[in-house]
Amino acid sequence: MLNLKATDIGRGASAADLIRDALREAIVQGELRDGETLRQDQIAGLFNVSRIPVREALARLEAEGLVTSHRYKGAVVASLSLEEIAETFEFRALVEPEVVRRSVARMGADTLALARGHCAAFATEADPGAWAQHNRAFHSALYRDAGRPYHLRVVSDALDKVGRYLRAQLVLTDGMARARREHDAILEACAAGDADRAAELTRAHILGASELLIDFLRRERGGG
Amino acid sequence: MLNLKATDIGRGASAADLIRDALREAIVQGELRDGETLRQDQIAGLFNVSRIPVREALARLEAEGLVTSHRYKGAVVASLSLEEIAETFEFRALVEPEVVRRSVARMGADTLALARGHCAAFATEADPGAWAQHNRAFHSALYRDAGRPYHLRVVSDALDKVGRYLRAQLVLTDGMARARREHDAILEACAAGDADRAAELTRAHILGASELLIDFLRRERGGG
DNA sequence: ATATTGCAAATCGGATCCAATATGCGATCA
DNA sequence: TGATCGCATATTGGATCCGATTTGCAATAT
Repeated sequence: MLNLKATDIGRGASAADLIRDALREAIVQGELRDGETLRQDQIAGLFNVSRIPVREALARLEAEGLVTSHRYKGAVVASLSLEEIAETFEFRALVEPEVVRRSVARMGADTLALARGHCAAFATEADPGAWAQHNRAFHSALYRDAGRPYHLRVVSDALDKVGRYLRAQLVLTDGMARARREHDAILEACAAGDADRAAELTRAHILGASELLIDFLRRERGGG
Repeated sequence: MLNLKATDIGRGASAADLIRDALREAIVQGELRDGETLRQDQIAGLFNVSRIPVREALARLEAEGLVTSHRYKGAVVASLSLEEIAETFEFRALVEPEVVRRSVARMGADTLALARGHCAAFATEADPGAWAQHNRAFHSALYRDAGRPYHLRVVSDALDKVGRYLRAQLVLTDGMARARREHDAILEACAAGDADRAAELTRAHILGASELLIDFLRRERGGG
C-alpha cells in the first residue's frame, strides 16, 4: 500500500488567494494606512503576476469590508468613522461574550494552557509591534472550543475591520496595563469554569477598550 | 445655478456587481439548488459578457459564504449542514433582538406604518413564492431605525446564508400560521414601544422557526 | 472481465490586449 | 490675471487568448 505524506496540491492557494491574504494582513496590521489607494499595477508588480488575480483579491476584500472601491477610480483601504468603529466594538461586545460562554463549558486543559501561554506572551512582550498578535491569539484561544465556526468567522471579520485601530489603542494609549489585568481576570474565570463571569469580563474588556480608543481617536482626529 | 436630478453615473454598477447581485438573488431565492455547480462560461453567456466579471462576482460571493469554490473544479452553491444552519439561526437569535431593541426606541410612525404594510402583505399573500420576500421586508422594516449599519449588514449576510432554507420552512412546514401570529405580536410590541418585549419575541420567533426547520430537514435529509 | 493507462474534451487560472473613464497640465480666452 | 477648455497620460473594466488541471471514456494489458 502507498504511504506518502501527500499534500493536496490542488487545494493549494491560488495567486488570488495569496494576494488577498497578504493584503488583508497588511491592512489589519496597519502597514497600509487608512484611505491609502491600492493600485492594481503596483500590487501585481509586487507579486509578479498580472492584474487579474489582484482584481479578484480586491473583490474579495471589498466583500469583507476592508476595502472600498469606486468605479474607474480604484480601491482604497476602507477608513472607518468613529461611529463605525464604536459600532463594531459594540457588535463584538454582543457576540464574543456568548462565544466564550460556550467555550468555557467545553474547554480542555490543552486550550487553557494555550491561552495561558498567549496571555503570558502578551504580558511580557517588549515589542509593541507584536502586542496585537498576542492579544488576538489569546482571545482566539479562548474562543476555539466553542464549536461555533460561523460565530468565529463573524467575530474574525469584525476584528479584521478594527484591527489597526486596536493596535493603535494598545500602543498609543496606556491600554496595555489595563489589558494585562483584564486578560488575567478572564483567564482566571475560564480556569475556574465560571462561564458567566468570563462572558461578563469579556464584555467589559471590549467595551473598555472601545472607550479608550474612541476617546483617543476623538482627540487625534481633532473632531468634536 | 444648475439644478438637475443628477444621478452619479460613475457609481453605476459594474458588470461584476450586477452578476453578483443576480447570482446572490438566485441563490437566496433557492432558484439555484444546493450544491449546484456554477459554470463560468454558462453564466458569462447568460449576461453576454466574458468570464472575467463572472469570476470577480464569484470571488465576492465566496467571501460572503454563499459559494464555495475548489481550484480547477469550479464553484458550487454552498450547502450548509444541519449544524451550520442551526448555528446561523442561533447567531440571528443573538443579534436581531438587540437590533430591534434599539430600533423600537427610535421608531418613527412612518417605519411603523411600513412594517404594518409588510406584515399585512405577508399575512395575506397567496403565492408561497412571495412569502419569503414579505417576511424579510417586514423584519427589515423593524430593524431600519436602529442606526446600526454594521449589525444590519451582518444580519443580512446571515439571512442570505439561510434564505433558501427559510423559504422551505415557510412553504413546506406549516410555519405560516405561526409566523403570522408571531409577527402580529412583535408588531404590537413595537407599536407599544416595548423594546424588551419586541426583542424577546423576536428571539423566540427566530428560535421557533429554527426548530421547525431543523426538524423538517432532519426528516427530509433522512439523517438521524 | 477487470483494472490500468492514455488521450481528448471541458473547464479553470492567469496573461495580454483593447476600450472606457478619470485626472492633471498646458493652451486659450475674457 | 484667472477661469475654462482640451488633450495627454494614468488607471480601471472587460475581452480574448493561452497554459494548466480535471474528468470521462476508450484502448489495452493482464
